[in-house]
Amino acid sequence: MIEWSPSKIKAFQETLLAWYDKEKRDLPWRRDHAPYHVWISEIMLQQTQVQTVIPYYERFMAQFPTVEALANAKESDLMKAWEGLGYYSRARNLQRAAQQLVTDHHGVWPTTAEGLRELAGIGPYTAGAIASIAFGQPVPAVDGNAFRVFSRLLEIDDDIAKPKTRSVFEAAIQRMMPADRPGDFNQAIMDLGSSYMTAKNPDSAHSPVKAFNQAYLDGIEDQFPVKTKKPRPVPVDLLALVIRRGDQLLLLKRPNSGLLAGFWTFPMVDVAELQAASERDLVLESDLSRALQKWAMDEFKLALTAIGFTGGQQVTHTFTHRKWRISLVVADLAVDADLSYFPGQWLTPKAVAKTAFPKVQTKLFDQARALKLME
DNA sequence: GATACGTGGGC
DNA sequence: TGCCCAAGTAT
Repeated sequence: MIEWSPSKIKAFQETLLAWYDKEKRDLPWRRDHAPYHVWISEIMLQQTQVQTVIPYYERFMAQFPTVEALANAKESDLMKAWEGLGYYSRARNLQRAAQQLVTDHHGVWPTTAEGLRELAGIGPYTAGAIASIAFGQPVPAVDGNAFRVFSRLLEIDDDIAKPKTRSVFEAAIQRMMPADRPGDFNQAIMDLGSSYMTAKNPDSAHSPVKAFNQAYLDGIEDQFPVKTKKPRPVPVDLLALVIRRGDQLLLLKRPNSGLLAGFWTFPMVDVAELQAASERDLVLESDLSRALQKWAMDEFKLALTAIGFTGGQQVTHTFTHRKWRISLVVADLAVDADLSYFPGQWLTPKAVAKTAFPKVQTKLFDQARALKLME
């Protein structure tokens, strides 16, 4: 990496902030610098594009306008508000932090990055963002944009996928923070990273800071940032059970930790586990049907009158680290089945709209409707 | 320090 | 499709 002189740093600050003053994006969370507004927007924006966040942010603020409202919200309402945004622990941590603010801090915000880090869901980036934007603290906010922008400006070739690299960038950026406008500086870097200095197809030739972009000037911009690749999602084959009782469907609550924690979905069976548990490979549908029936009997202590493949296309859903390939299987319950040990809940068609579901479950609902398994 | 954790968009 | 990316954090 290269070093900049104090005069060059000063020139960069002035160029960047002049551009920001003229071209900054008009975003809903930029109407003021209220810590609550900055905070909610920053959490929503984690790993999520601005265009996606805007409508969620507007609805969220209308529904939960204050820290107190958020702290006292029903979890089901909160999850419904967050439905579709992903990384749902963000929403749960949001409420925990709101409760921390109310109970531990008597409603008074910590104003330093270190203090903000104590709140649930606030890591080094978000702490820096809130401290600088809401409280004027001269601290860096190192997100993907900052990694990308400064790796090119300074030709920093440390691997940004490695946690310890963060400190390299924080140290470099700390030296450049303007004492008077740290929040605008950090936000200007983000705007720069999402306009001229994008990950793909950057337009550095027209960038307001092209004269400071060492990698561009050297014709090696495409080499920055350095980032090791992540492994591809692992395929997992699953069966989703559409267990019916009249017009109602059985849903199970997923564990409170792990993937899609706490959400209600169709009962899911891992095919590999099912096969491992059976005496031999399940090749014929009749074999699978018997195995499933045994599984259902064992797990639910319920009598099933029928169980079998539905025939439709597989539903696929890809997460960051898993690729689910799901086949629907239908089962109709005996009308006099004993439900006393039932580990789930029956969902009426009407209730579907009021409950928060993860995307994969809405895909399963769609497929079930297409197969005439439900309304 | 590596891995888990959602979803949508671009090519 | 598959792969990468998008204002990261928790464990």
